[in-house]
Amino acid sequence: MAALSRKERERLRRQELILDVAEETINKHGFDGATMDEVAEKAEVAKGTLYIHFESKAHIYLAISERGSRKLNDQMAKVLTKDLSGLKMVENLGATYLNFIKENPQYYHAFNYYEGVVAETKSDPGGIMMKCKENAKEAMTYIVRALQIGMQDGSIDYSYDPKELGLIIWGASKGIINMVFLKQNSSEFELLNEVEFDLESIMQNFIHLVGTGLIKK
Amino acid sequence: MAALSRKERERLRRQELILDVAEETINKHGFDGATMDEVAEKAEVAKGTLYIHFESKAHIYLAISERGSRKLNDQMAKVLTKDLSGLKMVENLGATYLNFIKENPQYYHAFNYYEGVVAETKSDPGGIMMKCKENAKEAMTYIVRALQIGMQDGSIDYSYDPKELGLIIWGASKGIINMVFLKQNSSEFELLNEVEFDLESIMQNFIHLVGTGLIKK
DNA sequence: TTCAAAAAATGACTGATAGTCAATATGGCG
DNA sequence: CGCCATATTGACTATCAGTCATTTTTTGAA
Repeated sequence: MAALSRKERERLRRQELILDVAEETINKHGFDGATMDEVAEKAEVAKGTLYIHFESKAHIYLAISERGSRKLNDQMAKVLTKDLSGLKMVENLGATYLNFIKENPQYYHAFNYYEGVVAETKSDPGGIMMKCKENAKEAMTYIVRALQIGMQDGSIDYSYDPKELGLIIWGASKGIINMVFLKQNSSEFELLNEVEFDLESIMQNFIHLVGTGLIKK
Repeated sequence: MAALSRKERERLRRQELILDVAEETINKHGFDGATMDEVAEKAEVAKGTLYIHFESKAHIYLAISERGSRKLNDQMAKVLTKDLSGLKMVENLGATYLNFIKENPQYYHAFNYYEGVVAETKSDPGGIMMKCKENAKEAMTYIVRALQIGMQDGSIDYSYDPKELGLIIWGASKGIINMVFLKQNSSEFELLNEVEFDLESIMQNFIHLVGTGLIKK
């Protein structure tokens, strides 16, 4: 890949700076509560400069989602290089996602924002929506590959279609994690108020459930 | 329950009318694209009247979410009265949810909106947030009750904690459905572009998966 | 080194829209 | 019938995303 000119590097550096500041501001105030005036002030640029580098406020948030999904994918890729059974790989990928959003709740929210707007977005200046889609696709590819490895090494039932199973496992994991996040981040939102749930143990039970099944033995 | 005065009935009727119009407008344009000016015009009231009946635009959307979750709960309650095994009840509840959001995509979006704001909402004028929470709790109660029935009639493994299992089943179902909705409603968002997924068959596979397990027999 | 063109940056300004409020209209009760 | 409470109105305000004419900076050729 040809080296970028100094000017191009400067431009990208400026964009990363703006994203850093925007990420902090949105993490602190929420997307609606964060203003472009505040982002500009903290980035020490004029507000018009934000629009030189990004199409819109929404575009900035999608760029944040993209960088989060890229970081997540990097961590998921590492799991695939480990010497593990397919089943263990799938478990590890789930744990990787869980740890990632625990450590980076700002990306969790940005992912949700992306999912909320992706269906209704018609145009895609700068291709940021396309990059987000590619990152989502790549994450799914890691899941499917781990399932295929498991089907080959005998740790996973190969009567399932790996792609469909991948969608089920990935979707189910995200749904459960989302539900527990709702519970934890809403002091009054006690779905089942007698028992304190730990997400780790819930995911363990989910893994156990899909591993061995629900029907009584 | 004491009969409401005619004035009180009139007030509630006016509120339902506004919600009907707001629901249509938001369904057509999305939450951000729908304006209070348009809602007022279509409801044939002045804009100030909307704020007599509702705290804010967000409050209206939460009221829409509440009415959707109330309708869903009514349908879920009916499942619990059927003469079915616990396992079949759980399957039926899942199918009920799936059919409900297929027929009422506007409520699907309203539920997502509610989930997105519930964690950061501090005050709750009119108690609409509380009502939404109660409805969510009630839905969970139906799931847990069906699981308990299944554990009693032998159709479900009783080594699981029914409340935790309820969270897993409900969260997983919503996550999978969400993922398939993303796929279907985004013409370019082809997660796995070779295979066309049908949500019905995916849910069937999910049910089969949690029923019999993933580990190779 | 200078100059012209391109690129980047600026921040006052515009437009859109949620939400407000003083004035008016309507309803209910004594 | 009159007074008070309640409901309604729609012009107006406040906020904030996004724009744009102008200025500054950077780049490259002569």
